[in-house]
This record gives sequence, C-alpha cells and structure tokens, in this order.
Amino acid sequence: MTISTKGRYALRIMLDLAGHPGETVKLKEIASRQGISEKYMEQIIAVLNKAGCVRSTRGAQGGYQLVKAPAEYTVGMILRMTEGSLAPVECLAENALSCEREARCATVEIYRRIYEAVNHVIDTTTLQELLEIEQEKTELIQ
Amino acid sequence: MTISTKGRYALRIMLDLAGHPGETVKLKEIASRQGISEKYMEQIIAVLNKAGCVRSTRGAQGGYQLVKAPAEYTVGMILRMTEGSLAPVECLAENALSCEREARCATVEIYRRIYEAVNHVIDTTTLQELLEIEQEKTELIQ
DNA sequence: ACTAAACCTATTGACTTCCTAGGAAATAGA
DNA sequence: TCTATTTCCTAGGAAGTCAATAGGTTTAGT
Repeated sequence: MTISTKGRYALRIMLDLAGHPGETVKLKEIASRQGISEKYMEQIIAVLNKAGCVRSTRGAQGGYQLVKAPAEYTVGMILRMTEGSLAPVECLAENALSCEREARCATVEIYRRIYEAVNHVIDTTTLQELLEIEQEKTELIQ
Repeated sequence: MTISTKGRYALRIMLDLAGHPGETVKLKEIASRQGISEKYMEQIIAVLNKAGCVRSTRGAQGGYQLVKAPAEYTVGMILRMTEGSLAPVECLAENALSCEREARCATVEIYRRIYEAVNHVIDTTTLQELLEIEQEKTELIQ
C-alpha cells in the first residue's frame, strides 16, 4: 500500500522546478538539492517530459522547466503518470479486465471507497499548495 | 499502492466466517468456497488466530469461528493485522524511525492526507457492513 | 488405531523495485 | 570547428517481495 520512490521522486522533482520559476534547471542541480541519484532521476523525468508535464532544453546550459503554473498541476496527475493507477486492487483500475467475482464480491466495495478517498485527496491538492507548505516550513526553520 | 492478496484474502476469510455464525468452519470449506489455495490460507489465518481474531479447534471436526460479532471487527483491524500499516510512505508508519527530511519535507503532507483518508474509510467500515453488502448482492443474483 | 483437521517451517519461481552503466545526440560558448 | 555540458536512450542487475508450494508434526473425534 506504499507509493514507490518513482512517484515520490517525481513529486519532489516537480516541486523543485516549481520553486525555481522561469529558470532552466539542470538535473544535476535537482539531484544535489534533493539528494536523489541523477541517473535514476533521468528515467523519472523522462516520463514527465513525454507526458508534456515539463519542457526540456538539450545541450549545454540546458535543463528543465515547468510548462504550466504550479496551480495547474494536481498531485494526482503527477502520481498517476509515474505510478499508474492508484487503485488498491487491480479490478478497479481504469483498464482492468472484468473480474468473474464482480457480481457477488462484497469486499470490492471497501476498495472502491478507499480508491475514491485517495483520488479525492490527490485530485484536490495542487503543486502550488505543496509549494506554499514548503515555504511555510522553511520559514519555520530559519 | 495495491493491497496484497494476503490482506484481501484475510478479509474474505473473515467474511466467510461471518456468513456462517455458530458453525466451526473447516479451512477446506473456505478454500473451496473462495477459490483460494488452502495451504496459503493456512498462513493467513494463522495471523488472524494469533491476534485473537478467530478461535480455532484442532483435530477432526475442527475448524475456525469468529470470536466476536461481525459488527465488532473493523476492516482496518483485519487489514492491519495482515498487511501491516497502510501508510503510503514509511515515515508515516507507527514505528517509523524519524526521517532527516522531516522538518522541511512538504510532500509528506500529501501522504499524511492520503493516510488519514484511507484510515477513516477502513476504520468506519465493519465486517457486518460487508456482510450486508454481500447479502444484497446475492439477492440480486437470485 | 484411524482419519481429519489445525499447526509449523522451509523453499522456490516469478516479479518488481531501485538503481547503475555506458554510451549517443544535441547545443552553447570558445 | 572543437569542446564541454547537458539531455536522451537502452540494457542490465542486485536485492527484496509476493504468492504460493511442499512436507511434515500435533491434536482430537470416531
């Protein structure tokens, strides 16, 4: 029931980019700030890039930047890109092949409720909101 | 972000027992009704047994039965016994060792919200409620 | 005694996760 | 044009987890 590093790192990458608006941020910078393997991050940001979430500039002085404003990204978008569906059971995922227990399965109801609760949280929280939380936290440290 | 078969099967075992009140149900019966490997179920029900969730009777004509009424079991109790904590990240689990990013980590806030939402769902749904859903569903089939 | 059941522990194949490795392609600046 | 820097691409691999399977021991009813 855990979210893998792939999704968690994706969120941190996006948050890092959101914290540097207008800049073209190198992966190396994000890696050192976040303490994540640069090579591993490459693979994660590739997904975000192909999905059109970030824009990349190749070559020297290249890097990444957000395409839209932080408020335009929900956490749900980012997590689903990297993690796939967050359904607690396969039969609830979008492209699931129908289960033969479907008609009489009572337990799926609890999984449906969990799924809806999770979706509600991640679809109503934006990157902007996380950015504000981060800023509040850093102010507390200073 | 999925719940493993261990937790899902545990819920189905408990629901099966709840559907046969007063009876001492053999594992073999549950296995054939639920279409789950008997040997694998042994390991799962052992956890529920040690936790005092079910009572076992050994020897011939033995089996299992619930200790309490279905309304006394929440889905949360059952899932946590078999799955462990349902926290989406380790640092939120009960016995987690503190994370050094804690003070400045903004993303943990979204995980906390997810965690709370999941906990709310599973702690407010009882086995009794699932039993009623099951009964409604079987009536629809007939 | 015989049989049916729970109990116990080890092992295994498949899969996933998290990361490392090694380069190719693109581009800014000298 | 050359070089350094960056993104891009693909393969591979160590470790761990999952979902069982296997093979017994113990207990108790008939």
